[in-house]
Amino acid sequence: MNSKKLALVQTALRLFYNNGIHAVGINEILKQSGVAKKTLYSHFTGKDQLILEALHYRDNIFISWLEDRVNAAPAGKEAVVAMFYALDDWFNNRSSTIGNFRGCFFINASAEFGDSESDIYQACKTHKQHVWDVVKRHVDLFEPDEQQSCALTDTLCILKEGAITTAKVQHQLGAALSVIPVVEKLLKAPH
Amino acid sequence: MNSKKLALVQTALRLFYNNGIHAVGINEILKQSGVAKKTLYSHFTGKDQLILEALHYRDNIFISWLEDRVNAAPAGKEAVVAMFYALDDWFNNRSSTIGNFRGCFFINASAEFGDSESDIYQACKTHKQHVWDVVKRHVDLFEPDEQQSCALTDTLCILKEGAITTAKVQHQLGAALSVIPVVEKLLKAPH
DNA sequence: TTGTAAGGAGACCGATCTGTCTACCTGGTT
DNA sequence: AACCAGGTAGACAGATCGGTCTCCTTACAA
Repeated sequence: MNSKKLALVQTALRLFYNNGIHAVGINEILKQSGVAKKTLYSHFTGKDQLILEALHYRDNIFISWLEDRVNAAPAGKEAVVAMFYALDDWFNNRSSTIGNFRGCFFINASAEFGDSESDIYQACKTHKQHVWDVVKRHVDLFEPDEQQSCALTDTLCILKEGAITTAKVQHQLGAALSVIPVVEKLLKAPH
Repeated sequence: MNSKKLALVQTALRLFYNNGIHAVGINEILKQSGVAKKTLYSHFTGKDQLILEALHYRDNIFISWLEDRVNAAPAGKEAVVAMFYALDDWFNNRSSTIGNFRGCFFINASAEFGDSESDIYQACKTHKQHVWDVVKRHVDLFEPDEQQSCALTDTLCILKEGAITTAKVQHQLGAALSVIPVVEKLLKAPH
């Protein structure tokens, strides 16, 4: 990706994530990225496309961070638990690659662009599917039954979403750790 | 409350909830509520206060709806499960008092106003505390140990937040039902 | 050396934002 | 009848929005 375009996407992501999408104007992004307005509109059709690219960029960062963290543990059940320790690091700003915790960028974005028809909403949904896939791959390793594997993955992802939302809205930064006993109980149950 | 003021708060809530707070202008609220701009600024100091009143109004509606639904079941464990059936009705638009599901208004609002200093963020946090209190009251009925009661309430609330977020972002309207088996497992465990 | 493409800086446009202000109306009280 | 509080309608101000356009500089290739 072009260096100017990259600077725009990175700056946009940072500002959108910290302040909300509607709350950040194009001009602020231009000022902080040191890029001219003309250049922005030569790379993007408009603000909406910049938002989409920022979502895409964040999706890549988040998924590769998550996979790194999950793959550092033995595949299967331990990898699933590792995800929640990774969330704990995220919430408490112990992970530099993923930045200061301000909630999930995709949950936040779909709060602002709730219309199901919106491309932005769809991008958020797609990201959550990517995360689901990461979890599913590990659950499959110890749960051969497809239906049970899906159900367990769903439950684990709901716990994850709950921890993220609780950490954000209620500032309960221990939310990830507090669900780990439940996660372990779910993993111990007969499959 | 003054009838004009009430009309403003109700209209603001509907528009904010459906479209996002930053995305809705004062003029649109005025048009749809049939109230003059001068009247708005005689009742409120500005948009921010209108947002706060809308949050407060929604808090009342939501909490009394939740308590009605929860109190319809036998107090204690069954009441806790009833909350998740209530969520299911909410997600699938089977509850008229609480309106069409667009996610949690408070989660959405704190996505737009994430600054911890903000009054709006604080109002969201307070609402979640109110819901927590409702759950806690019922958990206390079968879990005498205070620490365990808090921990279980936390977990139940995280499952609730996860179900709401998943239903919203991924359009998985069955999220509340899918966590009920987990909830029942948690309630069966020794206390 | 000259031509060209990319980018910087920012004026400008029309729309929209929050919030103030004026002018008028209306219903009830004295 | 006179008055006034509270409301309507909407012009207006000042700022900011997304987006277009012009003018100028720079770097590099022919």
